[in-house]
Amino acid sequence: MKRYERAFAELAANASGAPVDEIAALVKIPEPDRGDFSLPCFSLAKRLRKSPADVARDVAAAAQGHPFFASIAAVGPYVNATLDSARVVAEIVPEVRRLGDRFACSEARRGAAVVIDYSSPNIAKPLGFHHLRSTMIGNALARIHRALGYTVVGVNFLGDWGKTFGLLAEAFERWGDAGALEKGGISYLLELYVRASHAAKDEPGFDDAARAMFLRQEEGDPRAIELWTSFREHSLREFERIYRRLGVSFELIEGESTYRDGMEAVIAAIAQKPGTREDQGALVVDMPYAEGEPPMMLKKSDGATLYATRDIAAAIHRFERFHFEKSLYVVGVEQTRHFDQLKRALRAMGHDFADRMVHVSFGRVQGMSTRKGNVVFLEEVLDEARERALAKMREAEADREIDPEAVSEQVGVGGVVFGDLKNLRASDYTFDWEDILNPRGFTGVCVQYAHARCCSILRKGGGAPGEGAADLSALAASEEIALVKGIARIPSAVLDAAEALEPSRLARAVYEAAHAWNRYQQAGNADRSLRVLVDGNRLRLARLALVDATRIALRKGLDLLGVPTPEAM
RNA sequence: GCGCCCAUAGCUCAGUCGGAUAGAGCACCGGUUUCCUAAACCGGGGGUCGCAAGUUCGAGUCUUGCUGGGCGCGCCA
Repeated sequence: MKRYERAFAELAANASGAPVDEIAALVKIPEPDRGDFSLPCFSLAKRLRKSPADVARDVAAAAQGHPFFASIAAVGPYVNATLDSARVVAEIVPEVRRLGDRFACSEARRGAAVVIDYSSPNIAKPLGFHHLRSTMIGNALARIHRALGYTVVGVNFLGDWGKTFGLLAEAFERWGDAGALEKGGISYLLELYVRASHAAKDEPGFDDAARAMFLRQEEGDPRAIELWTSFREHSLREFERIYRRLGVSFELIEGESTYRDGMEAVIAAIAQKPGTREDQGALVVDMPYAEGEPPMMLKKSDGATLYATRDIAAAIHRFERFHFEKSLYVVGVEQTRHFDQLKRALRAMGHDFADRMVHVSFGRVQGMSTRKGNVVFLEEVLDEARERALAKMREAEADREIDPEAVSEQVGVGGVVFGDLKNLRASDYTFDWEDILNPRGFTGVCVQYAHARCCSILRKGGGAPGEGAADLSALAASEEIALVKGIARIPSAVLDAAEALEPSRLARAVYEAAHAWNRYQQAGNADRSLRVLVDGNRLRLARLALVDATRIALRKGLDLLGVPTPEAM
């Protein structure tokens, strides 16, 4: 669809004498009944000192005759263009089928590296539902960037260093039980942590002991490190189980602990910069850029390092290793200031790559804080999603040959993931089971179902026709043309999503395509002549080719979002 | 108190660089299937875009103020 849009912009540019890029920026996608592309002529009119309607009329007149377009017409101050649908169908359907799994992919960014920091949970606590956003937005951005040819380095930057683990280790030394840890895993650690954080408040001396324990860890004391290592390994094992369910993977799993030895160098480097000073025994960097802003702390008064210190070291190390074009941090909006300070501190140290770092922030999920503010575990949500999907499947008459357990897992997980990614990442959203698993609305299930139906029809129809076997000029129904255009918009949405770091752009385009498919598929119920599997070879083969293209496009779109694609439901 | 973000249909949300009659989904009402899986489709009602000014040929979109909400404000991550 991008090349048609570009062609329209070039046409209009030639017709008006304005630069192509300027025109391209003005082109809009109008309401469907106005056409496929639209050019508002207001700013051109100002430049040409004519009325917008006159400009539109002149541009339309000079832009006639291009083979892509069935009509280009001035409507008031707008130039509206409608694609030649036969041509679009004849080009898009074979192209999608030829590309197959490479649909919507390109090599345009080959050689450029992008580092994406996502998920990044703290160890010793189960993954909470609140980890879903970072994990799935990051996963989708990683997949989208890979599709565009980037070398993607997905980093799971574990919160595995800091006073918290001193607290936990101290608690384990006092009350811990190795057998219980082996059996209970991460939930035992959580119990221990809860007890420890109470003790830190109520038991005199405990907090200081925890602090001292973390210092022992920083100094490499064998017992302290042994405890920490065991906490970390138990945590990773359980995280991995959930990542597998979500189809999430990383190129790199490291953590703040990676930088525990590099701290002195970072601190030495930054301590020479203006604005660094000691304050009440702690090392801080003044942030003189904003009024009343607290300084960034590099070192506590007891000598231990902080999150910010380790993040500086990690950022430098990432640039040294990967020479990234972009370095993305998929982290909640509440850390906006932290990343702002991080970048400014790096810049002050002379690291210009700070300008390539982007905090991909996201809003909060409301409506999931049951049980008095306790965190909801991600695994429980995924389990409930599966159960709900299973219950829904059992309601329907199921004489199909599917494995309900496997499919309900895919539908449940897909529903939760799609339900997250369809929202603008910056905005808070309200979690609601009805919005997640409703087969009608703007949901993952709806798109998955559309994909499964494509697969089903292809199975019944004896598979997709070979290349060249289908005469696509047979596809002329309005539902068919709308479907082809819906598919064709997906690659543009992938580019858009990468540029804006906004997976919801893709989620919307994929849903639109699925909806166009449902409409087409449904039209066959009312009018049998619109069915795919009709008598008459020419029409049937052409439609099977269209179904195949639809299947490929939906599958790729869902795949880039990290949503599973069952072939039968 | 200071800083940042947000406010659009009964509910949940889109609306990308300021452009045409502000769009989806849910819910509600009414229809559609002797079905290639109805986990679907179509139609309808429903909006002073929080309030008030301003900039502009044109404002949901930009500016200012106000109201209401969220988040953040040194030894947590």
